[in-house]
Amino acid sequence: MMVSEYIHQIIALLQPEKECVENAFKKMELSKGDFFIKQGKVCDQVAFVVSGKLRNFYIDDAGNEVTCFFVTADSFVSAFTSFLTNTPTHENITALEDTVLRVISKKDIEELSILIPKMQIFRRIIAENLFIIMEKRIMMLQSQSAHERYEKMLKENPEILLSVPLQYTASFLGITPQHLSRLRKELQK
Amino acid sequence: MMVSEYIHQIIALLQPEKECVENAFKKMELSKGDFFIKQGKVCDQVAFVVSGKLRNFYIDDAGNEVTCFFVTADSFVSAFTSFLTNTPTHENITALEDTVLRVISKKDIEELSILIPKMQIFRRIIAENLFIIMEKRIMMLQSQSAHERYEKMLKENPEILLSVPLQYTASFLGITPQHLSRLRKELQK
DNA sequence: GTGATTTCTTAACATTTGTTCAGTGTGATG
DNA sequence: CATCACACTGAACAAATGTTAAGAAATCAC
Repeated sequence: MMVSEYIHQIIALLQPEKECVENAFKKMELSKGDFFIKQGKVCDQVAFVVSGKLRNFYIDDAGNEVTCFFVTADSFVSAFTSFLTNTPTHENITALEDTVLRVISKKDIEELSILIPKMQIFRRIIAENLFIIMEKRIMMLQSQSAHERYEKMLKENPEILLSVPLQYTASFLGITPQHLSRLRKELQK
Repeated sequence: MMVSEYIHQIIALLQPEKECVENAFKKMELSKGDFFIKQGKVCDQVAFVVSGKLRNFYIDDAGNEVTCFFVTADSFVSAFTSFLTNTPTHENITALEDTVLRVISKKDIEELSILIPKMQIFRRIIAENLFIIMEKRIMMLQSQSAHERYEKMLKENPEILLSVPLQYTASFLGITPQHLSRLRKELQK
């Protein structure tokens, strides 16, 4: 989907506004394995995923990769906390497959928001939607067992489960790959 | 703090705008144990906590209360997901002590946002800040042990730990009261 | 103040999850 | 083809956490 189309679905845009938006987002192509952002940098851009798939992960105190999110087409991706606070990020965002992005810098978002004031509403809605996703995830991690979390993911995001290495899914669920392997076997019965 | 003051700290308000904001938020007083919202209802208001303390919890599949958040003075409280999606909430929000709120309805927020367009920016920033808090919490739940989570809370929110019943803290950390009691004893050594 | 109720602690035991390590399969590369 | 690296599985054991039940401590209602 085009980024202006996506925004238009949320806040109606006039044709010249659509063009203005399309010009503000620059095309970026990532090959499988390429990084959108690496830990230690300040993330000053946000991207709309046109096609492909990415993974957001960080390295915990024990040195393990912990997957925070998978990001698929028609959604926004960024190290948002770094982006919003201008502090170096702990997150890495990498392409799980060849991926096409439309990228906009913080500066350009601000300029676009002056040109098109209702972009403020759009930005608010995006932030609110991210919040809703986060809250769901917290409830899952806080009150469900690993087994329940896996079954829920199997039901709600089978396409991710099937397309990414098991170890990524494991850390996303907050468990070790060995334990996920065990849960899978139990579930086969 | 007055709610207009709080907002003013984030987006500068003119004196008449401050008054406009103060009028839009209605005073509400809760006694200890009173509910701001109960599960099953659609939450159509947001409150600024002037003084007091609240707890946000839901009942999980096993029938246990699970504490999602503690909310203290000078922050906003609501069943945000319900508020944003107009769906019945699973959350309960209750006063842990006598509490003074300034409450605004969804309708009034929209009207206020038309009168004072920069309220859109404020609303976005609030949503973004909630997102940042959520993300931190996810990382904690996903990659740290109960012991580490407790120590972190002890360091960062001792005032909450000391003022709420242990069982609330336990479910907030994602563990049983018995296990928290055990962790505490270990830490005393 | 007294009894009743709730909250907290403790301990034994059960379950879940992590750790270590060995093995198996698979795909890439020379 | 041989080999290497990597992802996944499996099993034995260890550590973390849950469950149950009982008693101690704190709080509440009268």
